[in-house]
Amino acid sequence: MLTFSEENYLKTIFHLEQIHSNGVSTNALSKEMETKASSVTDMIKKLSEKKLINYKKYKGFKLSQFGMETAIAIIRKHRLWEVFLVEKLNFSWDEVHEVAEQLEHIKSEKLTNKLDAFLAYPKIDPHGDPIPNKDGNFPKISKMLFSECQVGDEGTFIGVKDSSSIFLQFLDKNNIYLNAKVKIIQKEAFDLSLKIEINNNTIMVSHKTASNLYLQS
Amino acid sequence: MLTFSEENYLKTIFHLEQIHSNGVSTNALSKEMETKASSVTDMIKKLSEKKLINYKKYKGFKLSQFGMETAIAIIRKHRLWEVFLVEKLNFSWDEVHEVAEQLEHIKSEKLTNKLDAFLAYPKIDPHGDPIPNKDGNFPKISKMLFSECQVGDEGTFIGVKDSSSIFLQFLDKNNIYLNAKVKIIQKEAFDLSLKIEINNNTIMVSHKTASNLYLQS
DNA sequence: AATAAAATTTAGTCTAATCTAAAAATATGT
DNA sequence: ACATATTTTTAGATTAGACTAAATTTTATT
Ligand SMILES: [Mn+2]
Ligand SMILES: [Mn+2]
Ligand SMILES: [Mn+2]
Ligand SMILES: [Mn+2]
Repeated sequence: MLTFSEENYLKTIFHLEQIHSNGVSTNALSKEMETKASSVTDMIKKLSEKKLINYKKYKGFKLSQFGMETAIAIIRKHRLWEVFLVEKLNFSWDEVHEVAEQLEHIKSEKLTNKLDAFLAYPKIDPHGDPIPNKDGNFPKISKMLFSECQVGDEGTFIGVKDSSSIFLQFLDKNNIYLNAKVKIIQKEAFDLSLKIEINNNTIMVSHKTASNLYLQS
Repeated sequence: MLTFSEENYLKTIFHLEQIHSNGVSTNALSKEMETKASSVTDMIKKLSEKKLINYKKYKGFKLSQFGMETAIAIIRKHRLWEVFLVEKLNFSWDEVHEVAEQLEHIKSEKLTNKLDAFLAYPKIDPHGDPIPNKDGNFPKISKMLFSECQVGDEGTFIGVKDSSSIFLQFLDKNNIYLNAKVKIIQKEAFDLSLKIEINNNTIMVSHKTASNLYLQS
């Protein structure tokens, strides 16, 4: 049985592997977990002991098949609970992440699968992230950050990179909603800000904002 | 912020105070928590430090007002989650306690209150126990163990004392359901077993069983 | 009231998860 | 290539929650 801490490390390693596909470093993980590198080394040894990761001293680490499955199971729970909170309990999308951080650690496969059924097997969470099914499979959604788009690109706003409350509330305030139709109108060379057309409104978004919004074309 | 362990102690102290209304002893708590007395002493000191209980060395302890409110809030969550699992996710009444033991520790008042609303403010949990409202109030249900009844007593089976899976499954198997109409037909002096009429069936129940079933007359 | 028994507390150990400071290994720049 | 910087690991400390064994306090019995 894994501890909450072990589960949180696994989840974070999983996310880091999406970016650093050739293995994760101690420092990268310590930064993401907001702990000291020495604490990471300790935990890494435990996870390695438990066959959840493959680790060679000084050489970084990667999730094992078992570690991968475990991480995905936690992410599945996190996202299903987020859907529950929004769809059934009327939470707003900026309030759910924190609570889901707790709920993701509840240990009952039966609960997870019954919750999945109760929610009618949702495919994406309130922030546009895909929800793994019972077997751990989920589609890789092809998407692109607004900041990486070219002028003239168009498509649908399908997800956020940053799920923090402050960012999501900022989007609400500016009427930037999931599934809105978007077109990149103009890009300022000076500050990389974008002029976009979203739901027939033309607005400016900063580079920082644009690099946290995903477009699907 | 309380740890899971502190919360579990508080809850257990609360339950013990229902029986030992003049204060709880270290040994009684250690027995109930399935820990050693010395571990209880350690925890008691922490809870006392945090003003959750009133404690005098060697003299036992009692929940403070604050400790009482905290304990009731945890019990509220436990029972609400049990209702959710049975009513919404189709768990059976013998499967929910274990999962609720985990869910009761989720920290979000908003979640608790929204869950309460979603469930339409239930008054009792799947085992017949009352659910405290947002302010911590709940009715003291007048009830009596079958084993304490006299021949001729009648009423409704409204709750169980033991919520263990094994006991609840045993009740299911013998068609003993919550809210059944019950009449005590006969009591054997030899082994204190009872002959009862329940839903127009006449069955025998052992003293052990009878001392885990509550009747409301 | 003295002694024996039971209950409770204290002292010291262990594990998990964190930290700081120091040492060791690896990577980088000229 | 070698000195320096960076990264990673090790060593030692701390806190929470458990344990065992021993000491202390309270309760019960003669
Ligand atoms: Mn989230
Ligand atoms: Mn988490
Ligand atoms: Mn229960
Ligand atoms: Mn619990």
